[in-house]
Amino acid sequence: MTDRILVIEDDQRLGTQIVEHLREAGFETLWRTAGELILPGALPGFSLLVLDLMLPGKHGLDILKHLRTYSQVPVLVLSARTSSADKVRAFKLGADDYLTKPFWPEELIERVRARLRRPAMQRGEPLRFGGLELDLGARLASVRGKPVELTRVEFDLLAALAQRTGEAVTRKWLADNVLDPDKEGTERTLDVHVSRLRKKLEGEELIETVWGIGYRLRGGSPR
Amino acid sequence: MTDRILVIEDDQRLGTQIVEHLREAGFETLWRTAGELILPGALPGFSLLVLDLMLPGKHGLDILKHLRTYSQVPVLVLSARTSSADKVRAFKLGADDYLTKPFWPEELIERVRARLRRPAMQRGEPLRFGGLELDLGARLASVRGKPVELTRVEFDLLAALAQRTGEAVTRKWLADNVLDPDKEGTERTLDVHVSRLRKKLEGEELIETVWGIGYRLRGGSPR
DNA sequence: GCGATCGCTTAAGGGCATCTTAAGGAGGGG
DNA sequence: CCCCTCCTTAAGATGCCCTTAAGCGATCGC
Repeated sequence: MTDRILVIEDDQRLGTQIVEHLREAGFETLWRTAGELILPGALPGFSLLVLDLMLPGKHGLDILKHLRTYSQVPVLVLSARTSSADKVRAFKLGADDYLTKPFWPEELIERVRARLRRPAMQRGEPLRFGGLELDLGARLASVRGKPVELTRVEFDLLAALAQRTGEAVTRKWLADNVLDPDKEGTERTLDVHVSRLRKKLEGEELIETVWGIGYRLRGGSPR
Repeated sequence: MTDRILVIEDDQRLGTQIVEHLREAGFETLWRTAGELILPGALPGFSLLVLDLMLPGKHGLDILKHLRTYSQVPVLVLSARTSSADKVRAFKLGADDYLTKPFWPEELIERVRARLRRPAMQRGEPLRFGGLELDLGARLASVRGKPVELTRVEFDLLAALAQRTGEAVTRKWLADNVLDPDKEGTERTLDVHVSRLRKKLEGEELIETVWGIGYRLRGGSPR
């Protein structure tokens, strides 16, 4: 199972660069530009967080501090501040590593790898949506505590929606990314999988139809 | 339980300083000036190794490389070399962190702390999964107390799954990491090993098939 | 309200991933 | 040089589940 990494970086250029390198290195990467997007419900599923503290100063550290009240996810801090005091402050707030800008992408990758090499923390926390629990690493799902057997496509489909909670995902995107992209007539196939998925998640009306667009997963709840 | 830290540093001034700060921070510290002193028998008992690569160049990296053949102890590397290539090389050889000289002792302390915050790793204790007991160090396995003879590949395969308990591990990853990575048609080979492994672990249905993905070891002691 | 479009459900068929068994061959120890 | 262990390869059997098709139901534009 590939590790999922969340990158919080408001600089477009740097963000693009980081994400590109991480993907090249084989990591599944999600890039957000605002620290506010680190919500309790959004973090589960990620193995590591790359957090740029930005320049405004305290802002980034506040995010980190708050984050540590509800999550133990490993955090690699990026910052332009090179002073010892700044680093110490970040570490004391729970940072796992601290990299000063500018840096070489190769070093970032290796530091991420070094952090993930340790098996104990490798697994992201399971995602939760109402009565649904989704463990991306184990590829296991359960509804209200009861395990639910999902096929490969069913799981991938659910995971794809789960990673873009509240967002309407187009049929085309799902067909291209979850199903075999080579196939043509995958439109109807998708219906079938969604149908079966809904039946298996009986009782939980999580997958909403967005008419003429695709589907949307009802928002996750912060455990 | 205070953590014990081994420091390899040949510079007297710097060594004194490091040890002083570590002790001040509450760590039990042992200081050696020669890397040769990192013997397989000496390492157990230490939670972390601070390793100065010194200037002579390759010497320190060789120590690290050799070390990794028999120990998984976390290693924080100190070095005067600041280039990206040097850092990447160290990480690839298994370093967990890399600090360039000169540095502030506070940062070293915090990096050591950040590293030790994470759950203590396997300290030689055997892993347990249901009736299976797996000693990675001794390469011994037993089922319900009875020793089971595993071949090299079988043990590595089981160990690979065990170190990622509960996680769905892809066939490709297993083929690349457990079997000879150069080979091409290793897909079928994997089946055979899994099959034999299951037979030897008779009674314990530990290795689950994740259809279309790979395999998963049923969780015994998760995270 | 009506037709057209889009989505849902059920059922059936077959492709293909996986399992098992058997035999070939490489490497190490005696 | 022979034997033994064990990794690999091959081939056939098994059955999972992806896809396709077809009819019904829902929704939208007018």
